[in-house]
Amino acid sequence: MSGLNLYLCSAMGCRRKRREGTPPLISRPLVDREEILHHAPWDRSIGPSFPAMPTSQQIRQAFLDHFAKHGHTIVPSAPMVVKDDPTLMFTNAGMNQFKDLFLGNRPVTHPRIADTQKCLRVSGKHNDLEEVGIDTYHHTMFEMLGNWSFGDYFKPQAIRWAWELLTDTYGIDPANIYVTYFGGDKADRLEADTETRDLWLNYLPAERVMPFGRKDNFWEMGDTGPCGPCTEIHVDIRTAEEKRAAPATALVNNDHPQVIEIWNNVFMQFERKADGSLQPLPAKHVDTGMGFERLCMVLQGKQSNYDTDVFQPLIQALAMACGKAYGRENKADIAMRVVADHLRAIAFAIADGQLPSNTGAGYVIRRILRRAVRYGYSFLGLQEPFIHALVPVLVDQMGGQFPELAKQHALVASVVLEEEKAFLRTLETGTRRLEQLVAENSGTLPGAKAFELFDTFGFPIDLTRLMAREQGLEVDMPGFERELAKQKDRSRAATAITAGDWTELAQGTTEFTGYDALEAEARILRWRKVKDKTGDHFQVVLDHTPFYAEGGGQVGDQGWLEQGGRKIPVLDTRRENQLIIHLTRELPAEVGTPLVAKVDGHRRKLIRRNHSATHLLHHALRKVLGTHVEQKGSLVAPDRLRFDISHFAKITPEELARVEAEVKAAVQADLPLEEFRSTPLEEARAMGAMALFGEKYGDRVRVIKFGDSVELCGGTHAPRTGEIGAVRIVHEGALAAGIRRIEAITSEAADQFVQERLNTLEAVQELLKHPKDAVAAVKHLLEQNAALAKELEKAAQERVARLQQTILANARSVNGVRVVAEEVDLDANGMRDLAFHLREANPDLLLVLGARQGDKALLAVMAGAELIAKGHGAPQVIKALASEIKGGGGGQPFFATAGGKDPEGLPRALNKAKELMG
RNA sequence: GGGGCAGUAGCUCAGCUGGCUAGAGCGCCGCGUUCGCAAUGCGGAGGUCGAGAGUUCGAAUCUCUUUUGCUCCA
Repeated sequence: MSGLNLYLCSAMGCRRKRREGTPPLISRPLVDREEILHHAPWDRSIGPSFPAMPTSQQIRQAFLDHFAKHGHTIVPSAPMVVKDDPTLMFTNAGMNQFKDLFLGNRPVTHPRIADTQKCLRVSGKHNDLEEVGIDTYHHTMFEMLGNWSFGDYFKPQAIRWAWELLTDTYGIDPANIYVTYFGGDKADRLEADTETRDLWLNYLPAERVMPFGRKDNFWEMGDTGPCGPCTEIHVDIRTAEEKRAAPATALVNNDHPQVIEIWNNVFMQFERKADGSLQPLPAKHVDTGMGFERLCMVLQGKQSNYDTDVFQPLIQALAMACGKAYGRENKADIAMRVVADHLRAIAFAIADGQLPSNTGAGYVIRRILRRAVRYGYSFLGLQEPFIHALVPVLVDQMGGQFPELAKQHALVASVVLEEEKAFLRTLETGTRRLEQLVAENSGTLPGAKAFELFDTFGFPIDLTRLMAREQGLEVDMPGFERELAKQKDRSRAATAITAGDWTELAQGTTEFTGYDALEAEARILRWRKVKDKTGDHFQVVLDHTPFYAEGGGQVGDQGWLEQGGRKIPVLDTRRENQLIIHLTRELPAEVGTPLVAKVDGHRRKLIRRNHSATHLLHHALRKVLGTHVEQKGSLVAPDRLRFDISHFAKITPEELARVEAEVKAAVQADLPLEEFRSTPLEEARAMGAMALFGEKYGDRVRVIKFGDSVELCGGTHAPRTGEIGAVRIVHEGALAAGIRRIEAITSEAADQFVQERLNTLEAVQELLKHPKDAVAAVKHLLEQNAALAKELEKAAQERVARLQQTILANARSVNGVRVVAEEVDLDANGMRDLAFHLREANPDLLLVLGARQGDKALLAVMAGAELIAKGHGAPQVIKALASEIKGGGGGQPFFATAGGKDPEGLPRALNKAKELMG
């Protein structure tokens, strides 16, 4: 629960590990002079240890080595998918995982850190998904290299180390480097950052150290919080000729594709207060971010990020797959860039545990993947799944730095394949519908129709336009946009929640006491009112709380806040960032005075049993199915548990039975809970605990051990496995490609489950008079029933056949029409059968049948073809008769039925039928 | 979380505004043609129309509830 929220490994350890995966830097042969000139637009000195034409892996490694040398701890990238921050779905900047350190919510244990962080951006001013691939520098997923100081070094070291890395190690010609600094802001009464300017003047001439305003060079985390000036490093990679023609000074910060910012260093030295004022921070921080793909472009002398070895292997593999060369045709090039970029985003997201889905972060992933399929489909002629086949190329390239990708390559590929197939199906049905629409319309296709195709059937609008145009139709785009806007308004209105401001009563952070106690005396630290469509809620933060906040699959606790004899129910407990939030309908009367927070103990007991059972289940699954089984999701509720795992086949009933038996054995062994509340992560691993991909762990973790089951876990558990009692697996099924979902119940729910079934069996046996073999008895009964039903039907048919004869004998001719009107002992189906039997051979027949059914009357009329021709259709006849039985009816020309409430009217109706033709 | 669409035979689907005794294609089974296969002819089995309630003389069809899937938006 506490501690630094990172994976940690020593700098030495990391370096040793990486060297195994990549060739040693020093032994890599230098390329010859000509190649350098060809690839590098500037003249530079070649360092002895850094190659002239470095690979992206060498570039990344050199960055990490450089900062390790200066005392930085190298940490792995945090997961790209964000789990405990409702305002953020994906990590979108290198500093995300350190936010709490800047805010002071967690103590700093490592003052110097450097890493490469995988990031994902799909929306925002400069990051529209639809832009990616069109130009040569936008990305969804990218790596951000960063170095951090938390209250340690500041501007002089940051600037010096940045300069040394870029010019000494990477060998960038200083003549091509331009930097910016904060030029001051009158409204904020902020002085220019002359300290930064002067530091840069040690390295660069004054005209290449340029001041900019707040927009470019003053960084803020949000409306409030730490902030400060920043300095950006720009590089000019234009040709020598272009450089002579115009100096880069006019092009810095001007969106020039070849005068680009590569590194931003933020110096946090102020805190922005709610009233807008700025206060100096006691501890000053450095936060930097360098776009890795851009850096590679610069160092590899390319004009586009996509021309570097970060993307080229993917693009070349793709070119091979579609038979088109990259660089020949603009549309195909765009498509290849789209696919190469998107594949990276999707693969990393899946490896971090985010499967494509139809909500939230999963939906973003699905959209990205579909965009890639769309481009391949439209512009590369790839109409079969193709993206999944590129996964090995990516793994080859990135699996060394990001082991989560290498380990799960099979899962990633199969998930991608399934998604591709699903979307290609969508495209196929959409194409059929579109063809219909095209046939029905001419000139323009209504926007509403195009929207329907998009909204309901998921058919992309650009494909609609493309295909409509091929048929000579234009899509009414303003109409489409109107419909889309309406849809957006609806959604926004439905999800509008208004959160009031926090009322802060006291400073401090929450201490969670729920592992040891279910009750705590507490004070309210802060509260706020939240309004959604279900009404008003209050969110309350306490200084101490035994309430477990939803997390790690375990649902939040319920219980009460008690004060002065009044109990206020706590409906749910959630976590937002580091805060534990109690959800209530009302506030305690005295918000300032202490109260007692009491967890619903019975509910918690049921939850902890399910949680412990989940661990046993996980262990059993790995034992029975193999160690490729990894947890992909988990829900621990009081009444059930759900566990998703990676596994590529259906779990057979036999395997499931073995798993259940394993779990039961562990329960019966009554294993004691061994809890290690604050163990160094390395030690936990040594104990055999498995860290999950896509989870963040502190450097000290909590380990939960039951016998051989060892897990990193923050949840609550039973003191002994015996408490779990009964365990039953109730469901197994597929959740996605390569992911199986298992549902199980324990203790009370399992007992109840069994009891209900026993009751049912008891009732069945009772009805069968307690046979020896209930199953055989039921089977026999069913067979008998089927035989009887068949016989009954046969008898009915025979009766109908006999009736045919007698009825025709009773026919009376009236005006060339034979009329039969009889009351019969048949049900509606029987009358219909009779009528249909007589129909073909008797075109001159008007058949009227009446029948009693309980206290209701039924009439059926069959009119032969000749009658219909004369205008005496069955519906007209039946309407005339139905009034006699106080009912109504209708049907088709040759057959109609009616029902009524008055059986006594039947004779009148039948008589009337005979008169009708007269 | 909100909206739209869909759940009909083993599979893919048709069945429009309530009424043609629930259908088509593929698949399956049997028989025929053939030395055998492919092909093909004839015949057949297989459906609580996702579930529940309602409206109606009558519901696969209309209404409501529910469930599952697809899809768009947040």
